[in-house]
Amino acid sequence: MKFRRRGQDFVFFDIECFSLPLTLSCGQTFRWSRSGERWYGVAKNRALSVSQTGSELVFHDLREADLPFWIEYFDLETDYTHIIDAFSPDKTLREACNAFCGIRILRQDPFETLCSFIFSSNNNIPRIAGMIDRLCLLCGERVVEYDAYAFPTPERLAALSVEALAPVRAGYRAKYLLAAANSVLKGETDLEKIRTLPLKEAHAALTAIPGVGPKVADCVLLYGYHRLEALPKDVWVNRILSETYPQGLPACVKGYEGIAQQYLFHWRRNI
DNA sequence: AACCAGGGTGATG
DNA sequence: CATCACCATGGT
Repeated sequence: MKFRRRGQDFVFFDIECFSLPLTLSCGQTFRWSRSGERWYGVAKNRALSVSQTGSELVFHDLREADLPFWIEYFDLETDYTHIIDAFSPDKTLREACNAFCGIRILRQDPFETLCSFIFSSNNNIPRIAGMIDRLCLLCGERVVEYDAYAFPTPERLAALSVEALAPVRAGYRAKYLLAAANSVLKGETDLEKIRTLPLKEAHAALTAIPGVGPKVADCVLLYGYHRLEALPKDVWVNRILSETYPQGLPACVKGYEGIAQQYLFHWRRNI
């Protein structure tokens, strides 16, 4: 990973297997918006403007102290070429990789990911993003020096009632959101401990949260904990599994089922 | 106007 | 355990 400073920007060169638009609009995160070539987003208590042209990825107007945070967030130190090479024995995966290998699995905050995917049930991406925007505006902390709001903490969320959440227009999901926030706040759910648990135990700990079923639990493991072996099974992935992989995914994806899932999901949807 | 959207829950066979 | 209505809301 090579980069250098250019004015107030940090520029990365020769990043393989990375597409900013694919990574930010593939449905793993809901907090980025595009304006021209630039994407604006928030993670934790930080905001960023980022763009990609040709082989250059540019973090704009960035304090150097925040650089490691965003390098980690965008998963720039993981070798995706290596992973994709391993997928190559499978014909379908080769096609899917060819089109969608620019998707990286972001390293997002577990609590934000949990809440975001509680919102995702029987829902579509634009509306999930709208709900999260309104939630952050309603009760998120203002991001210093930016016109942006952080994702609310469990404390701030748990202080609200279903009625108070009405402006978010989350529908029946509002009560699940509050139950999840309370579960974390009361210590019934230990989000840091889940990070260290074996996959099945972590999955069980997540599905114990109201509003969290198997699919949402796998999304939180993959997008919030970077557990690349987690395999969220939505309607599209189930379609591929029954059509192309009735015996399950091939052995070459072992350990990276979540990444294969991303490529196959978008490939199958774009048929 | 009816149907869909990267599901979960609770109640039934 | 498989299936099903229902859950709010917005977009088409």
